[in-house]
Amino acid sequence: MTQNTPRSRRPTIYDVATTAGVSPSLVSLVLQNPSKVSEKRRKAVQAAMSELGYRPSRAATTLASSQTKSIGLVIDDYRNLWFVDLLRGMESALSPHGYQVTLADSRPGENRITEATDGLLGMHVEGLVIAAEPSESMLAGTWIPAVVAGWRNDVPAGADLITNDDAGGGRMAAEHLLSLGHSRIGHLTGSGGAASHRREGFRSRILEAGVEVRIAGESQGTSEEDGYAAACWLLDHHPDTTALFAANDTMALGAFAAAKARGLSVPDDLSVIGYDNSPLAKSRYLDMTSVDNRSDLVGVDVANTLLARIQDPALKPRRKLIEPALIVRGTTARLSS
Amino acid sequence: MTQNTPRSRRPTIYDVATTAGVSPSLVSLVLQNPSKVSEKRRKAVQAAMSELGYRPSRAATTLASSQTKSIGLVIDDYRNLWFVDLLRGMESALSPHGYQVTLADSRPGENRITEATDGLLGMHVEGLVIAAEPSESMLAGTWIPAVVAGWRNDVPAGADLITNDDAGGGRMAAEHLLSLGHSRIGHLTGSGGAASHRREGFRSRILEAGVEVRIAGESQGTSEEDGYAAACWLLDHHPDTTALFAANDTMALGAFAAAKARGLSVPDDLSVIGYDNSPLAKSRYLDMTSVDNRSDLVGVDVANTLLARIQDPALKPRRKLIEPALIVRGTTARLSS
DNA sequence: CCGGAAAATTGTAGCGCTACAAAAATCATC
DNA sequence: GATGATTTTTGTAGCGCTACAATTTTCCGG
Repeated sequence: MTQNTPRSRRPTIYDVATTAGVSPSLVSLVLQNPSKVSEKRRKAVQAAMSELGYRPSRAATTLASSQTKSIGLVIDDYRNLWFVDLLRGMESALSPHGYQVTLADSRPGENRITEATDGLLGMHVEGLVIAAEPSESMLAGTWIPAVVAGWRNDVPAGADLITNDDAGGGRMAAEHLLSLGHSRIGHLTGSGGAASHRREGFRSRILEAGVEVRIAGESQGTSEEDGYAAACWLLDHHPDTTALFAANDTMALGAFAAAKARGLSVPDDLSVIGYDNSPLAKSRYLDMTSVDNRSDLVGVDVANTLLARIQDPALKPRRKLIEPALIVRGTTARLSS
Repeated sequence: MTQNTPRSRRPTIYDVATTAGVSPSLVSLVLQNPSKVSEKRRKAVQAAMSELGYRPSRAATTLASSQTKSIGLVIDDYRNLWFVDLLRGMESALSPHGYQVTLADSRPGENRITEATDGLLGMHVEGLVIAAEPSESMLAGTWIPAVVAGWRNDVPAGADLITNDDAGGGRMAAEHLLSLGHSRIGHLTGSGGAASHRREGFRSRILEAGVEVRIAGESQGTSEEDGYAAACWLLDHHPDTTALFAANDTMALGAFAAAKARGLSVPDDLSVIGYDNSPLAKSRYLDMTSVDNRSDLVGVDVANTLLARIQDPALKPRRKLIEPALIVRGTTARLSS
């Protein structure tokens, strides 16, 4: 591959103007709104641009137009993989509008979220997507379009909230198990915000069906161990249970372990449904029925909402739920006996 | 939370200078090298900055200094989760130096990698980290410090290569199984680059031990199905096999399925070791012995290498392997019989 | 208390681009 | 062909910051 000789200086808009025989302003116009320029000049300018390998300097554009065309994404924690889908969704909606996404993570513990946000604000991002627990002070002293993604306790004033409909997903899971003929259904929950929404959705559908509500782990965490403990409790106190809904896929794994320890086979003796449609659930070996958050759709919606708010910051804050999707796989089955 | 009234105009360096009673140049100096400013003025300037809530404009800084303080990361595919660790490692090494990371993904298929790279080059990133298959033309016409992360077929001229020592990891896996007393060891491999390195490492250690080399799946993929098929072949052709090394955790899952189908229990009848130390392996239910790539360390090294190359672009291209780590869990056991 | 070196501070001139008003070219109409 | 309305093109003046030379202040030894 030929790499051109390291040019001493990148070509600027002036170089393009000179070789195309027009004024710099005209070149700038071509960049922003080609249709306003006569075809003859446009062609000449474009030819000059590709001849010189010209790339507009984002910094200069930003400075001159005071539009950064970039939005910031603040995340809690890289290990929480849902942000990957969120990011993908955001990018797909944002890039057609010429926006770039810049990532900043706020490692929990310290007051890193303000720090992360500060960095983004220094770049003069036009909007902020907060996929982390917002702090009181993070937006102090600025008035920037912001949207919060995911369930959070506090939403800064004026910010939108786009989130997964966890309650709806809980209903879906219950609905699925009921439709398979189950009526002795347990739920493994946890103390988190998302878990409690899933729980309430589940509970409401179960009550509608006039079936006994069996819930375990309400004050525990949502790890695999917690799932195991909750499943053990449920299976021991209600040995007739035929189906289990876990608040996430990891907890479902704990349920598998509990079932195995009791000689119950999944899905013949016990149906198990998870939540998140994580790689765990997708694996052929585990082949787990799960509820998919559609975080990618959240990303798209977050992006569109933010775009709207950037255009009109006075917009009334919006709250929107994204409908999850049930992915039926091999760990749930019609009640046999 | 109080949000200050939306200030009509962000404070600039002039505002700070005025309220601190100094010249703009002095403020700029404080920003870059506080030690060169007398304590009295420094204090005054810093007070003015926080009073006004001043944040330097990155665009202006960039334009004036022609240093963007940002580096670009090109990735193949968001679904390939290893980039998350890479990113985390990079950020931890880069942020102390004031660098920001901007992400661009090149969805495979189309010529998107050039496109993604172009966007980054337009931002005038100071360096590029390529965690994707480099294309011939991607760096055409520029001469930018670049480092390639991960195994690739081609490395652009002048770029460094930092990657996981997959061969070393393969040796490690073999070593582990041998040390447990196994001597009839099978390997589930695939056609990919990483897989072939892991295979060669495995093979060399096995040959050293003077044990029969049993490899399956050389021309297949590396999915769970592929793992299943390869494991079936191996277990059927060499029924005395007591240990299996899978080229990744997903394939190991396939191996579990194959073992289960044959009534073999893991690890009592069959030890299985995976690769990647993915969430799959970490799960308590699966509790899989696996080799961890230490992609976070790759990220740190990538960042440092890039930093060095930015400082001195004439540096001789470097190739470095990062040592993986063996994580022993519950799917490997000492040979019993 | 002065001269000269060192340290601290400041003014000036851009970085590469866009906004916008002004000028030039083109067009339509009488 | 002249007139006014349109469309196209172009100068000019920054955007907010930094580099660097020039200037001012401070510090010392004599």
